[in-house]
Amino acid sequence: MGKRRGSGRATITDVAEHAGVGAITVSRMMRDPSKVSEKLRSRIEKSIRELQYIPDPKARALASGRADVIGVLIPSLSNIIFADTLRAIHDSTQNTPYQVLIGNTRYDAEEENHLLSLFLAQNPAALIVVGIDQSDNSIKLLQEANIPVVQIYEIGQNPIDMSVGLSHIAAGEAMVEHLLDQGFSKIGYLAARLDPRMERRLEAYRKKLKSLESFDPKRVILTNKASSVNIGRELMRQLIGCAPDTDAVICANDDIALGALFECQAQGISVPEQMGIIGFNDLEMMQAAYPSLTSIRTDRYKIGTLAVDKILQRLNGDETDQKQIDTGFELIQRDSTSRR
Amino acid sequence: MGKRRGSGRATITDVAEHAGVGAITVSRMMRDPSKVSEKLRSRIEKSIRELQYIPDPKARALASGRADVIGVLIPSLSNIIFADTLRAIHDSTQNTPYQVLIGNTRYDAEEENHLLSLFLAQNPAALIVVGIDQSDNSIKLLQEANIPVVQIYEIGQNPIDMSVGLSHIAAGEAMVEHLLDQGFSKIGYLAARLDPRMERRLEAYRKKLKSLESFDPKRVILTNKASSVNIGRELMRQLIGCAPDTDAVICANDDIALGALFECQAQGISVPEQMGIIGFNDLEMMQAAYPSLTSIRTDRYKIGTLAVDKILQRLNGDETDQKQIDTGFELIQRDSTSRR
DNA sequence: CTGTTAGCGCTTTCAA
DNA sequence: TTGAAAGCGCTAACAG
Repeated sequence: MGKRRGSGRATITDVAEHAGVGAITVSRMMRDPSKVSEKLRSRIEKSIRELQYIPDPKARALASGRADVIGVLIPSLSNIIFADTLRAIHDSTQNTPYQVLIGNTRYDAEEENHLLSLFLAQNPAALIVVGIDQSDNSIKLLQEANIPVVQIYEIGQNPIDMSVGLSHIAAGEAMVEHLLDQGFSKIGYLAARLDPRMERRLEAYRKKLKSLESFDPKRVILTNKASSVNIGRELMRQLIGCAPDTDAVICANDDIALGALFECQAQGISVPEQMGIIGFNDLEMMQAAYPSLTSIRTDRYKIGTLAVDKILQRLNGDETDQKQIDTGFELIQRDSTSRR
Repeated sequence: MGKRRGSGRATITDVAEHAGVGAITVSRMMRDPSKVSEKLRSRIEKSIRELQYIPDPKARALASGRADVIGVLIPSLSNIIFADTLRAIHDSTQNTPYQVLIGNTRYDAEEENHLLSLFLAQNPAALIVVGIDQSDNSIKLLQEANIPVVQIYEIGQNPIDMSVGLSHIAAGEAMVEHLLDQGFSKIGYLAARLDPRMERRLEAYRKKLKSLESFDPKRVILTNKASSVNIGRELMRQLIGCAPDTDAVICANDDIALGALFECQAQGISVPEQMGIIGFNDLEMMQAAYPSLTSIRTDRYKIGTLAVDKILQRLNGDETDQKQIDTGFELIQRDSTSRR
């Protein structure tokens, strides 16, 4: 018969004995002090302090059937965009019992599905996933999990549960409109490996220009390589080679926009006089660049904050009024597109 | 007497019954298939598949006393530097049973200590912490935990257990030497909020220049604000104001270096003719910049990979030969400091 | 190679 | 308001 010793750390039973109460009373006291009489409360508090008791979350989770864990599935760990949101999520869970568990899907639907299964095996309290293009399988898992789920960055037709983000179609249109407003007419598009949100912005650009009969496929430069500032330079170089009369470019993100700017500088092309440039995300560097770079500001921190807010609300039993939040976007006009 | 129903998902007992074996056999089979006979193995595998069984890590952790979790404490979630290493850590644990748990210390020793307690309450298999400046309290916790611990990014005198990183003093010296080699002599320093590693690089710069009697405190521009490209511009502007004869700057990181470059461009100061610029980390954009920016390359991905390697080794029982790994650094010379 | 039994640390259920 | 007993899903220990 197996006698096993614990980790050496104080357990709830140790605290209970030390305080001369039942273990369950200590348990109650940890979760809701108001359920324990004043007298016992202070005694237990003292014991906790003296024994340096820290509850074991996995034992709690096992016993209660729910873990104080919020799972977050993001497509990339080294993309500053997601990092901003992760930071918000961490910040917002700071004074809650919830722990954040991060999964890296690498933009791969199968990996997402796999991680989802693993996460669900831990009975997380809620899940946050990026985008609205989960596989059917993932959607099924998410629905059956019966916990709050937030899709972030993007809003669409049929949210699985809740969603917090923006319309990338509208953002794509806004970029084109801004350039047209500023008098640019031969507008190119630079993009590296596309994610669904980039695809939708690109598609909006295509549609818009086609409707104006000024779409020219020569001006769309794509690559399957991962996005980077260097790739931005490369794409700009190609564009200038293929379609030298292009007078402005929409970039899939700010890294590419910065690379485009550098390439223009290297080739002596003046921005915005000879070439307008607009990026997406409005990273901090866009303002610092010389000339400063126009971009679409997306509030990535807020997206994370709101996602957690919604989750906590639901976890507290408040039925949410609003299942979908449009965080919008703002076009920040700077020198790189200011012609008038 | 409490009758409770589980989460609805299949448990190990379900699988055992379905396969007509004992639960423990299923357990063994999951952890080491070679310990189970061929015959039962295939039967169990079938049951697992049919019931879609996924083991519950918290139950396993509770029963075995050790969680398949590697805790990682980093000072910032939105710093690309740490993101690169996190990615490496995630990648390296990909095909292992280990899960990565991230804690954000916000460069705060107390927060680090707090998170450490929380993490340790979960019996992690190993821990990774940043730097070598943990509080006494944290060091004690780390030592008593009796698990593999890796300090990363920096190597120093008394590693708690293992460490993987580089000497920031040597890096600081290398930066100064490079500039001197290139004929720069009035060398400034730009830095935002300092972390211990930046401090050591700055200190190395001070020492070096003092020994050459060419240290001038006017040329050291510091701020407590968080680092950013915009701050880089601001610092450069200040430096030019205070010490206009400065002919080169060492930047605490690449963001600041990029800002410094933009400020020079805005002021019509030619780089490197009138101003040399060197950054730290060698982010991808440094090569793309125009003119391209010299920087110190630190292999942040490798640091993460090696940290996990070391941990896995130890977890597999191999006693490590090497407790400290110097991942070194490489000065990547580019246009921004190339005078000869 | 396989199974039985006890128990990880906590919470639920039920009773006082 | 408090507690005793049972059990969450799994594995260690021991036995066969």
